[in-house]
Parts: sequence; C-alpha cells; structure tokens
Amino acid sequence: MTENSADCGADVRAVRPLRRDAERNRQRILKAAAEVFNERGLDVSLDEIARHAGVGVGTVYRRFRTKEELIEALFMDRLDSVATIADEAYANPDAWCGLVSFMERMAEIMAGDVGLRQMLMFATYGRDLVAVARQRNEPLVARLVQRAQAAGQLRADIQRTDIPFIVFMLTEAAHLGYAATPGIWRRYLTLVLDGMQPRREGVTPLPVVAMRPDEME
Amino acid sequence: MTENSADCGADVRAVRPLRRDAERNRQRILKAAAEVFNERGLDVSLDEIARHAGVGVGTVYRRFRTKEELIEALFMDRLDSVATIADEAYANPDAWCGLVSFMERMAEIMAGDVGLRQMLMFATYGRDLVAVARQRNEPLVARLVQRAQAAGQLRADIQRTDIPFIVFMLTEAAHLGYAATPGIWRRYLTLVLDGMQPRREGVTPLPVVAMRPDEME
DNA sequence: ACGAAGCGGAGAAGATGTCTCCACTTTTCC
DNA sequence: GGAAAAGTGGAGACATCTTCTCCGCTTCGT
Repeated sequence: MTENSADCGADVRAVRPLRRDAERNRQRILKAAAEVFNERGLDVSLDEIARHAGVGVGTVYRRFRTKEELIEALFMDRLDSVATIADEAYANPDAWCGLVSFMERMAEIMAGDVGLRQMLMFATYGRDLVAVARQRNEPLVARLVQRAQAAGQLRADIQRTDIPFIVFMLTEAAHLGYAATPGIWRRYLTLVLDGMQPRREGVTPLPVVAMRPDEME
Repeated sequence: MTENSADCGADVRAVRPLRRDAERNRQRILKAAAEVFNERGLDVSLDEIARHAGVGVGTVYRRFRTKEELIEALFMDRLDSVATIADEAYANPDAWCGLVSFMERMAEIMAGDVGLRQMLMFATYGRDLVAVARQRNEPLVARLVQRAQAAGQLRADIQRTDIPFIVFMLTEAAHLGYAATPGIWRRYLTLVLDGMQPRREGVTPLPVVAMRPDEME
C-alpha cells in the first residue's frame, strides 16, 4: 500500500496505465463525444463520433465497450455540477435571487447540451447515474424553494417539482423548432419568474427581443 | 353540366367513385393514421398504420401514394381550425379573456396531438400547407395581442410571436418526459399568464397539482 | 356470373446502427 | 535496436427498420 507510487491518485483502480497513444486517443474520443452529444443528442452513432475524433470505430469500441459506458464516463461530472450550483445559489443571502440564479444557471447548462437534457429526461442511457443525481439534488432545490416562500418572495403554491420542470420546458422549447435566437429562453424565463412572484407592481424587462415572424422555422 | 347528378357535391373532382369496400378502407386508414400520429408523432411507419387499421400495407400505398399525401389529407382541416379559434377568441368582449381562451384552446389541441406539433414545428411534412396556415393566422394573433395591450391587460413588451412560442413550449414539455399528469400544461399556462399581466395584486390559483417527486420520469 | 376493382402481405431495396475481427502499426522495455 | 505487447483502422457481418412494389387471390357491382 505504501509504495512510492508513480501512478499517483489511483490505488487499486489503475490495473495498467494505458499506452501513451492510447490515452491520447481516449481523450480525443471523449472530446469528440462531448461535442457531438451536446450538439445533436445521444442518438448519434458511435461511427460518427469515431469519425469526428479522427479514429477508427474499433478504437472507440475497445475503450468503451458500449455506447452507455461512453455516455456515463462523459456525464458523470456534469451531473455533479448541478449540486454545486444549488449550493452556490443557497449561499446567496437573498432568497429570491438565489432561486433565480439557480434556475438561470441550470437553464444555461441545459440549453447548451442536448445530450444532457436527453439523459435527464428520457433516461434511455445512464438511468442509475441520473437517479442518484436526482436524489441528491431534490432536497437542495426544496430548500431553495422553501426559503424563498418563507421570505414571501415566491408564491406559496409553487412546489419543488415545478422548478426542474420549468427549466426543462424553457430549454427544450428554445432548442426545438426555434433555434434562430440562441438565448431566447431568457426571455421566457423572465416571464415565468414574473408569474412566480406573489404580487407585482410592474414588469421585469424582457432581456431578449422576441423572434421576428419570419424567424419562426 | 346540368345532369341529375346522383354523386352530389362533386362536379369535376369525382372522376370515379371508389368501390364501397375501398372507401370503407380509406376511412379506416385515415382514422388509424389520426390515432397513431396523434399519439406517437409522424415518424411511425405506414406499415404500422396499416396494421392498426387492419388492412395491408399495399392498400395504404394505393390510396395514398406517399406518406406526405396521407399526412396532408389528415391535417388539412385541423389547420383550418386554428383560424376558427382565433376568430372566436376575438369575439370575446374582454380582451384579456379572449387572448387567454385562444392560448388555452390552442394548447388543448396541440397537447393532445404529437403529429400536429411536429408538423407545425419541424415542417418535415406538409411544409406548404403549414406556411399557408401560418400566414393566415399571424394577423389574427396579432389582433388579439394588440387589443389586450390597448386595454392595458397585457404587458406591453409581449410580441405576437411570443404567443405561439409559449403554447408550443407548454404543450411540448408537458408531453416529453413528464407524461404522468395529463393536463399539467394548464398549471404552467396559468403561471405564464400571471407573468404576462402588467401588474398583479395576488396570484391566480394554479389549476392542476404539481407532479409528485416520484412522478418525474 | 364475370370482368374490373381492390386486397394482403411477402419481400426487394436501401438506410442506418452496433459491434467484431484481424492484418498491420506503434510503443515499451530490455 | 529489436522483439513482444499493446493498440489501431475500417471493412463488413449482422440486425433492425422503412418505404414501396408486385402479383395471385378475393370481393364488388351489374
């Protein structure tokens, strides 16, 4: 156990370090997969990822035995980041601002990543990984909601399940069909947030201009 | 021209009336297609529609030369109904209620019909048909929006393109991933509508209960 | 009752996807 | 420097799925 261990950071796991060129290819594959999945969702073929990475399909399949294995390797850390965002949002002294920043940052992540949305929503891949992440994040969201309601800044009939639903709704819709204006979800997030307050004197200015009629697909 | 014409209602069009069994099958196919498209979108194969209709594939292909032809035959009248809804909404003396009822009825139609949403949003089938319908409906929506704004019932920074977008967003999201609660879109429509008002003393009660945490896919 | 109209569904033809195999190349280590 | 181990590419086996055709048989209408 107490060897000098040149392979720092891995005790039992590192059965054998990959050859240098193999490791380089592994990284290439992960990078390519991230790009392609983010852009076009999880339905792309591994052949396509191989091509995009500049390696052969065989290489991909030697490193990741199935598509699922690749996907899990890729999204493991992404899922963790949700917990971080929730914690940071709770650190915000203003309850309302905390909730808003959580929703904003979640939407930012999800709007830019078709693959992540697909994983969270359809669970066709990485089911278990998502289940664990959800279980951990649920109470964090609940805490944000309760605090904002206790402060009288959030209408009382909002439930914690509404928050992820709204974020999903905004990002999914903004992607499908109306891809013309990239940040269009911000416009509708603002609108929904104005609906989530218990009462309101005026309006929060909408941050992105509406689509022009001809932009609509 | 002035024959006694037993084939009432069709002058030039009816080159030859279909045999009775053929016509019956045609109706079956249309009915089956409506059901399957509504439920599962336009991507289902014609084989599947044939099976669902209880006829052979050959029969489907003889009646509708391509998938597109079947789709157009099916959705022609559905698209017309949008204009009717807009007109009826404008007939409502209260500007706000008119707009709300338009959005509600649109959402009702679209929420229940995956195929229709797909046609309106992705234009993979029936492109021209949709373009015509959109052109006709655009000014009707604009009229509803302007009237509500003139009455001070709708915030001034809402544009007419926001309306179809919001309806699409609500119905699409309500279908994907979270199919558990059928009318869940009503909850979020209410929320958005509360965000669309220029100011607000209290809240409009949310009409559908939120999803339970375990219901979320 | 007979000809024309219509029918079913096997299967051709073509996409697209996952994953294997093995002759060849590159790295590692003595 | 050179042999053994590790890794590579990509053709292609295999599977699935769609669209659409074809033709022997059935049903309808008169």
